[in-house]
Amino acid sequence: MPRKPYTKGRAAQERILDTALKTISTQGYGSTSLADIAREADMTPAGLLHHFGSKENLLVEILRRRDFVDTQRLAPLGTGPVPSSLQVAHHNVRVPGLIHLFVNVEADASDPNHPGHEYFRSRYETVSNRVATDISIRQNDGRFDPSVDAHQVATMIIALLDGLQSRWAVDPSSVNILETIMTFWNNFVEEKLTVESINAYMA
Amino acid sequence: MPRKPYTKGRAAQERILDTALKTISTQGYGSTSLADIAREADMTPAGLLHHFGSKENLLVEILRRRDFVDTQRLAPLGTGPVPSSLQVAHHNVRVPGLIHLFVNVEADASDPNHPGHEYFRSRYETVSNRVATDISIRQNDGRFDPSVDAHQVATMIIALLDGLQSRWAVDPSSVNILETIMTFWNNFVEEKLTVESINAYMA
DNA sequence: GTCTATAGCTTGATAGAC
DNA sequence: GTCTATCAAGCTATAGAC
Repeated sequence: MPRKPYTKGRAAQERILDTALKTISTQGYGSTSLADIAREADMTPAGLLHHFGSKENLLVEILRRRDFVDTQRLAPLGTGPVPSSLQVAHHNVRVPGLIHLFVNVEADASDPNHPGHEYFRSRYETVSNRVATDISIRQNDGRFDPSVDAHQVATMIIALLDGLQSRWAVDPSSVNILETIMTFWNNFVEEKLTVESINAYMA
Repeated sequence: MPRKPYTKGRAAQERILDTALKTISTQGYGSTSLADIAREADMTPAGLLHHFGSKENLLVEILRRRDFVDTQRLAPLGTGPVPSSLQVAHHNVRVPGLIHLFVNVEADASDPNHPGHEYFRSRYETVSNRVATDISIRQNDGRFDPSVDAHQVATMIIALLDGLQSRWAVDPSSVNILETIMTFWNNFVEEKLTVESINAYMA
């Protein structure tokens, strides 16, 4: 069962997604047109649209793929000293343009007609469940304050990360994303994390 | 010292800002063009631009004015059972379209060239200081856990509110903004809040 | 000071050829 | 699968009327 054309198509699309993120990182989100991305990818605007249908959809696909790759990278839930939420935070600030892209597309996706609307809706649910599960396992092992509701805390961590990223996008110097979430997390555990311990673990 | 023309100009601008927010609430943020707002305000697009210079700036002005009015409404810092942050949260969810507008403009304002960039930068600082002061006063009065850093907690509350609003904009049914922040707040105080007590206080 | 009319320019999107 | 050509829509700047 040969699927050469499919594979070729996928490879082309991934190449385009990488190029697009890189272009946005360089030029900034608001200043990057479809034509700019196309030029960087050695194509015409119409060529891009053949693959992704619309610019909005292209941007959503960048985030979707990112999510997929990142999820693969995560340590198994409930293991290790660093929770999944902090692993993600640690990683996001190291990919230029990613947070800007995320914040902007998320805002646009509040429109029910936006191609990313459903994606973000289910993403919140998925991520929330992942963090809550991470916490639950630790609670059962006696490594996390058992008196709190895991889903409540998960909702807070997600919102915290999201809100910190919005602020960071406007003024990176005004807030330390990793440290703030870490401080929050440390309220519930005995094995206190430090920025150094996280960096060492993630290296 | 007569300033009739000035007053007249201000009144016209405030009328336009109200109309704009109402139009965005009805049509949705992404689907509202400058021409739409102008039509609702019985003007031409160029008429609007005479007052506000650009569409982006018009939207920022809506938020700026909202901030001003809301700040007037707040109880003095450190007084009453309900902190300023929860008063704001309580109010925001009751103004249709406001959160959608805020989330979208905030995302756009991450571009340093956006007319709202400086506004959001200083807004984070101002609001953060306000919340931190609110907490500090309560700490001195023995009504708030003295072992935590007021600025750290303030940063968390701001980010929490911001992140919850982003999620709420996409899927209002997936999260309860007021309740989540309240639960967070209750971790630090003896006089526990309930949704009912907040509603009663805000009535 | 307030607003209109007009025109220009950018952008995302489409149709159809190769 | 990619291109050329073209379209429609949106924001903005200018000039000038009231």
